[in-house]
Amino acid sequence: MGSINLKQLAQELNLSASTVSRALRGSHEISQETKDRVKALADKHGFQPNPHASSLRQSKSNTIAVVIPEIENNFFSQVMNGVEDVARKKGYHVLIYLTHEAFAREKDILHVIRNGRVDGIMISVSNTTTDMQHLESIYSAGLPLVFFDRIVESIDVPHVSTDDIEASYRGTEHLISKGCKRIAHLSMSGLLSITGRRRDGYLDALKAHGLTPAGIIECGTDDQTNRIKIRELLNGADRPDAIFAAVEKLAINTYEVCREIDLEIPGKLKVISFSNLSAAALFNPPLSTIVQPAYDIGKEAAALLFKVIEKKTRGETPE
Amino acid sequence: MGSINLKQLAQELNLSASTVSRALRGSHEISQETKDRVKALADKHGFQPNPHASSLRQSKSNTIAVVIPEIENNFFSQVMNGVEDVARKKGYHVLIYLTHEAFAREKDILHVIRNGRVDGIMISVSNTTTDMQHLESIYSAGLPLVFFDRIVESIDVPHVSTDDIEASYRGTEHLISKGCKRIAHLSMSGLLSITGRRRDGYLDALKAHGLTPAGIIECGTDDQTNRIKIRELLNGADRPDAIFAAVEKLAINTYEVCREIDLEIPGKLKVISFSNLSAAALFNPPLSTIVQPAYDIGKEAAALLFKVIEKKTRGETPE
DNA sequence: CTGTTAGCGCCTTCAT
DNA sequence: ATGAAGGCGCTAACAG
Repeated sequence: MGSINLKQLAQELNLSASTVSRALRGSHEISQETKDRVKALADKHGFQPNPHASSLRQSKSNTIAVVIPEIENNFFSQVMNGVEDVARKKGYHVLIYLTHEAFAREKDILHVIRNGRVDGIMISVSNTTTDMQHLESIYSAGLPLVFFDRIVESIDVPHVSTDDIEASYRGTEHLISKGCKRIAHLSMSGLLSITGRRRDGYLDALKAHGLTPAGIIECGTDDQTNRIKIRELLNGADRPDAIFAAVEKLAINTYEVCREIDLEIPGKLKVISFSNLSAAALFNPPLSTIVQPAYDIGKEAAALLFKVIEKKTRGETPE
Repeated sequence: MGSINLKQLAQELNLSASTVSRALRGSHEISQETKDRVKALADKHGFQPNPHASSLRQSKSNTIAVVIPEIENNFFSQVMNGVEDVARKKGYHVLIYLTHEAFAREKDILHVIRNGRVDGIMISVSNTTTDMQHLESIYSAGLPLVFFDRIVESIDVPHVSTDDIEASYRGTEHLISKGCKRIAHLSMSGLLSITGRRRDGYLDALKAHGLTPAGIIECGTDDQTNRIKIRELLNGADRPDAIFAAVEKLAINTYEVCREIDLEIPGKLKVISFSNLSAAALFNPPLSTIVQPAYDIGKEAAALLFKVIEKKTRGETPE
């Protein structure tokens, strides 16, 4: 009972399969009466056309892929939320892939979704990605691609990102305005442009106020290691009086270390961070955050992707 | 260049399509030499069989769906993480669908993924779901289904959940052991068994210690409304001295209200909650949490689903 | 407005 | 160990 198909439906109605197919998709060249009859019976059977057959025939999957480093992170989960909303409205399905910041995994994923499984890809690149071949290959295959947040500047595809330099500049200036003089920066490892941009904003702000960096620490995915590095920084001579963290988890690592070594925030150390943690205000003390409009970024990136998909579907000889 | 297919590959090799197909999937009846030749050329072209064609042919999508209320919630994002790990190892793809706790949306989603798009479904039911017809219909269509966390007891499918009664009991007892006498409970709205079970654990603990409920407040999805209800509770006569929140967001709402009405936690009010927020320890004051092993729940539920899928693929006449 | 025919790309008999 | 043929379910092109 689960699976009736178009042909059977057509037989039951004494119609041809094509008429039924057209009727279900609301074609203009089918009489209203027939449409109604068809839809009634289809509903009764809970009929849905087999998606693989129809994708095969149309070379269209009605599916997009979202490739992100991790999902256990408010920024990315809010993005997903935005993407899903837009996709749903478009009648699209969303495949989710997590790279865990691993280049090899990212490559695998992109390889596996190349062949028609999806109509387009949204990606926020892993921070261990150095070689962009896998992305260029998607691009040159003509598969719609959109970057968000962690973009690759060398590849000319649409992208959505916030002005990280500006945001970092302001975040750093906020610390300066509170009287901080020795401001350190905790940055993501890797060569992503976003990492550089956040650092640049920080450096620009320092320079503009005649200050010099009190340390720039490259952190990675492992909390343990990060905490060790942060502890060294905070236990060293000339302890910073402020920290500007490029990503949420580094701010959390900082809080943890401060609790451990009993360093008072914000008395002895002020902390600001990029973060989309809604509960940041409930921290002890409240964490100052640079919040990105993640939900909107997701929506916008998805909308952008659909624009590319639709353009491609309409025109363009891809040869 | 993006899309070469099996037939072209075969031509280029002077082999038949079937041989190539078999070679690529490592069939035993193909000579090693041929396999090597085929794989070499396939790699060179970055060839991947068209998934729609092969899904159509095999009636197998190599895809599962995860249907959850929301993703912006550490519990569910950790679950997703576990699911994705298991799926990836199995070579499966993961479709994500968000219900936003809306019954109509849940129904739509399940309807849309019924017809072969996925080989199985994992779901944590929305709290506005009352009628289970849409789930029963999936079940009786023979589409593998697994519940996790928010299960439906009336439908006999595998599920993964923690012992909510026990956990609630202990959480409540924790408050009692701190000397609390007037403990209120913030619960999710709806008729989900999990809601009842968390309440029951709370009630059991009170009874065991000769206490009576200081209020059971049904909360919903809207933060604003929740805060109003909580404020009323905390401003009323006979203010509770503790709150046991059934879900994370209600604990956060409670903290927000306390900050607003300047009620000191934990001095005047103790709070404990189900929560997977890793930063809960950094709250002011630290939030006592009942943490569920969300990542493992995801892994386990996925493993369970694959078990059902594999069993179905092997045997069973589904008529 | 409706029907007939053909084929999307793959995999699976059934031959050889 | 390999090839030929057919069909999964659908939709698009071409009648009529």
